[in-house]
Amino acid sequence: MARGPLTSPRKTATQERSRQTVNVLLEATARILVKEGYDKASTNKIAVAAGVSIGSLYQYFPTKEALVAGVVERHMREMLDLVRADLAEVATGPVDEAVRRLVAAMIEAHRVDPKLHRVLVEQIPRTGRLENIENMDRETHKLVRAYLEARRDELAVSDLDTAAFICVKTVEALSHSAVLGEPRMLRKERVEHFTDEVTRLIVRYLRG
Amino acid sequence: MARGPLTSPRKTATQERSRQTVNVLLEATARILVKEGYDKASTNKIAVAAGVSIGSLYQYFPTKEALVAGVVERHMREMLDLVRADLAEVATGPVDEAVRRLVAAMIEAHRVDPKLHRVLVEQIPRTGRLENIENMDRETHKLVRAYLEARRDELAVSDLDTAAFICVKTVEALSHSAVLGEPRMLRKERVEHFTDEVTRLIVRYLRG
DNA sequence: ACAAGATAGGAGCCATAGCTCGCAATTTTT
DNA sequence: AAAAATTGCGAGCTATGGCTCCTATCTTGT
Repeated sequence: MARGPLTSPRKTATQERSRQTVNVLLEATARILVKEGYDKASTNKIAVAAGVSIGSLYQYFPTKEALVAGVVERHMREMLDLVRADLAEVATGPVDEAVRRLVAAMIEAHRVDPKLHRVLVEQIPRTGRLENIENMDRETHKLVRAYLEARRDELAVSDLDTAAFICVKTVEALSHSAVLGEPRMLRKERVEHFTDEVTRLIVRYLRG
Repeated sequence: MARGPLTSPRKTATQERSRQTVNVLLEATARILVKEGYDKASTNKIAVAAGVSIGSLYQYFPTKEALVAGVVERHMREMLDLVRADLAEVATGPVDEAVRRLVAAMIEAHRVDPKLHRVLVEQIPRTGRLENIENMDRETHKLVRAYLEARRDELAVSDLDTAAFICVKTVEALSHSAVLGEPRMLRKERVEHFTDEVTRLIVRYLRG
């Protein structure tokens, strides 16, 4: 086990009790991040909000960065799972249906916890472990590229990588800024219209 | 003039000497931001880098936030000017030409100072005065919407606001992530190809 | 030349944030 | 039940960062 110098906390929680603590800490971190923003979210505040002492906090998370990274990873995985699930269901279907589904899934994914999402993408410094916040995009890229490859002959696309890049980034950006910047665009009656438009944008690009 | 309590710096520089100081400070801030990132860019470091004392710094910028806001505003204006200029030149031309120009301009705008741009969008907390980092997008939106309105009868678009929203966000996002994430996509021989693709995406969406 | 305002300078205050460390409580093992 | 390991606690250390305030220098107007 011999952890390097004494200054290397973050045991891997083995007992149930400690797993709970880790969980509570992550949830409190998310809450505080939303409520206070990244700068003002001090580890002390987080510990208090979680009902856990700072000592305990630092037993599982060696730095504030690690703590936030935990929240980021959990949130991104949650979003990615949504997209992946929906995409799998239509992987063998026709293009327009698949695209529509991707768009809808992406919007839903951004609605999981918009306030948290906002803080994570807008306020978190992307340094050290936080650099790979964009992992979600990379994963999605792979999935979409694979789909496009399978349906290549139906598509009027010169270069699969460019096409996948354009599809993913476009849908992601539009979902993102619609959810965070134009929520009225997504009010019940209008979601469908918006989804239609984005779908049209992508489908016409992919087809001839 | 009577500034409130004595604790209200940020005089408006009147003499030439001080305007120079302000300028030097903004430039140093940009450099330090790029080199150190937002967190580690302390006002003291900035003052040293600028060859100006902290006292002087705080005479023109009441807070670190104000200092960074200065850099943000300058950078965004620079980018916006590029787009605006190009867009004005093709405002009366045909749609596909105009779109192509918008795309090219947006890519160029993102190439003004990519490293600084990255720090500004990725690391700056959007609180207080920094909230309106997205002003550039709003401005661009207006310009594009006006153009679309003028050419309405050539377009197969149901709702101008949605269309403008989609165009701007899409082109912005694609330029942004191409410059920052896929620079090889923009190597001399390939820029044109990429521009073509994005243009196609938008034009097909706007036309019938 | 002199006064008055504007500008530059920088030592140091104050607050806070991240984090440590020794000890107590709890759970597991023998 | 006693020993061993794991987990929890929180006062407080250390560093640093934003910012103040008072002094010195320079510019401008008379």
